[in-house]
Formats: sequence, C-alpha cells, structure tokens
Amino acid sequence: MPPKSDLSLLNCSLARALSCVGDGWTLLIIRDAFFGLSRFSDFQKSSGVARNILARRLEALIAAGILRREGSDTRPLYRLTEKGRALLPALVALMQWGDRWESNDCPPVAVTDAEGGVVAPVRVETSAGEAVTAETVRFAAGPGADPRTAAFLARR
Amino acid sequence: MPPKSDLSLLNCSLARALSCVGDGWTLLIIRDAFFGLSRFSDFQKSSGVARNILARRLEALIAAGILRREGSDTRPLYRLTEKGRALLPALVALMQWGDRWESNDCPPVAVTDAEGGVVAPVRVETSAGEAVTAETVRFAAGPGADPRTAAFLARR
DNA sequence: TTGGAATAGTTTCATTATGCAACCAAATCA
DNA sequence: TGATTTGGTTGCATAATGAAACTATTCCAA
Repeated sequence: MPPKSDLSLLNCSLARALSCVGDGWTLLIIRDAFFGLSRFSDFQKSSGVARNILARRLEALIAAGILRREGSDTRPLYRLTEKGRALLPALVALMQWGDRWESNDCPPVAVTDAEGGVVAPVRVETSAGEAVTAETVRFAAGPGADPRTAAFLARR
Repeated sequence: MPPKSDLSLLNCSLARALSCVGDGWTLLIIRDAFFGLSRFSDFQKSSGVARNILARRLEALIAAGILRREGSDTRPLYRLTEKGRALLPALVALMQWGDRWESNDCPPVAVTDAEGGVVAPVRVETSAGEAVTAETVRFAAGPGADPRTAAFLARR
C-alpha cells in the first residue's frame, strides 16, 4: 500500500476506503469478525497473520472506527462497529468474485441469511431497479468532486 | 500484503480474491480502467503510483487475467477482461462505503447507468429477494470447503 | 499457594516491498 | 534531424513485513 496520507488525500472514495481496508490482511480480519471471532489469538490462528502485524492492524482498524475494543483491558474483545458492519456488501461481492473466478465456482464458504436462504450474486442497480453492468456503467463528478477530479471525469 | 502464495493457498475465496486485488494500488488501477483509462502514463498520472510499481501491478493483473494487453507491443493498451469487469459490484460497494463513511456522504464520483440513472446502494440479498444484513448473515461450509475450513465454520 | 498453561501482546532482526530519481529505447512530432 | 512523448527499467534509500523469541497478566488446578 501507498503511504496512507497520499491515498486518503486523493479525492476518491475508493482510495479513502482502501486507505482503511486496502491491505491484504485487513479484509481477512474483518471477514473473521463477521464470522464471529473477537479474540486476538483467534484472529491470529484463523488468518495466520504474524502477531505483530495483527496487533498493528487491529490498532488501525480501531482508529478507523471499524472495530471496537470491548471487555477487559488485558484480554479485550474486538467487535465490528456499525461502520465495520457496513462493509458486508463489499466483502460478499469480493468473496463471490473469488468464488467465481478463483475457486472454480466451488465456494469454500456459503453465505446465507439466518434461515439458510442462499445469497444471490451482488449486483449493481439503479434506484429504479435496472441492472448496471460494466458495459453500461458511467462515472461523473459528484457533489464532493474537487475541480481536478471534475475536470478529469469531464474529459472522458 | 502477505506473500501471495500463502494467501492464495488459504481455503477462502476472499483470500484468493485479495491475492489478486488486495493491494492498495491494484483496485485504483482497476477503477481507472473502468473510467476508461488504458495507457501506462494515464494510469500513472491518475493514481500517482510510482512507475516501477505500476509496471509490476500491470504485469500481475495481466497474469491474473484481469487486464489484457492490446495494440502495439511498444505502446500497449491495458483493457479489462471479463474477469476484470466482474469486479464492478465489489468496486462500487467499496466506493459507496467510502462515500458514506469516509467522505461525509458527499461522493466525489457519481456512478450511473448509461442514461444517468443513479445507482442504488449495493445490497446483499437472498435469491428470494430478502435483504441480508450484518445481523442476519450466516456463514457455513460450502461445497469447496476443505475439512479444516468445514470444522472451523461448524464450530461457530 | 504454587506451578503450569493460555492470552495478549512487544521486541528484535533478517527479508522484502516501496518510492524516487535517473536512465534508456522506440516512436512521433516539428 | 533533433526534440518530445511514451513505456518502461535500474539502482538505491527507506519503510513494511514475517518469524521467532520474549514478557506480563490471568486463569486453572493440584
């Protein structure tokens, strides 16, 4: 990853998102938190990340407001905040892409709702419910665009 | 990022997905490809990534089948393959998360379809159309689960 | 109450990746 | 023909990572 300051200064939500979770281990830790893990050693065993790296990632995730430290100070629980839970669509979309393109359509993990109803492929659609594909998607300057971003997107 | 070999060996589609795109710059390059950029120097200017790093990332993305090299050998175009285009839902989901949680709900980039219809927030739903949230989502062993993964998921 | 194991880290150090700048070669422009 | 643009590569200093050893509490059990 680039130095965090650079990326988060770029006027792009994706860059800002990646400055929080754009690291190989971070999304795996968040996935484990969705799986229900909450202890340091469980995260460590599940993902195999080195302990010192895990400590730093947890610290960064707490600083970013994605995890919250709960319980005893010496043996804390790490739990997803609302901001962390809001990553579910991105996480599931990435898992599905991995299922389809890197696991031969043979998912190691099945995602369902509480009743066991299997999730459908995550899609992009308009508020009118029309599917948006790579062929039809368009990007334009949004309300938060700075002049440079606006100029760049207008040129396309 | 962890060494690519480790992550891609983990029996997890997310880990495998991240071994392709789980690097700070890679998704930005893919975003730029969705924006329509296709030249080395355009990617470089847009994201600000160092030229040597960009060269390596492009090579890795081609090796992963996400980009394809087209046109002249000395001045190639880099274009998304079908596999690359399939990343749209994950990309949009991450952008929307960044919009909501890191850009004060003021998106620098607006995503629309070809007619300008604004995209809705990407959601996870069952094939029956029921919304799946962080509170209701469940993870179970899938058809591709190895014994270790299955045991882990069963314990939860 | 004392010894052992588990938890949650921190520290150290070798290896690897990154970022910058300079350099190079082919193609294009003037 | 000479200058500029494009698409890289190379070398080097700096930063991040990974493995292993170490520390400090806490928990458990005899």
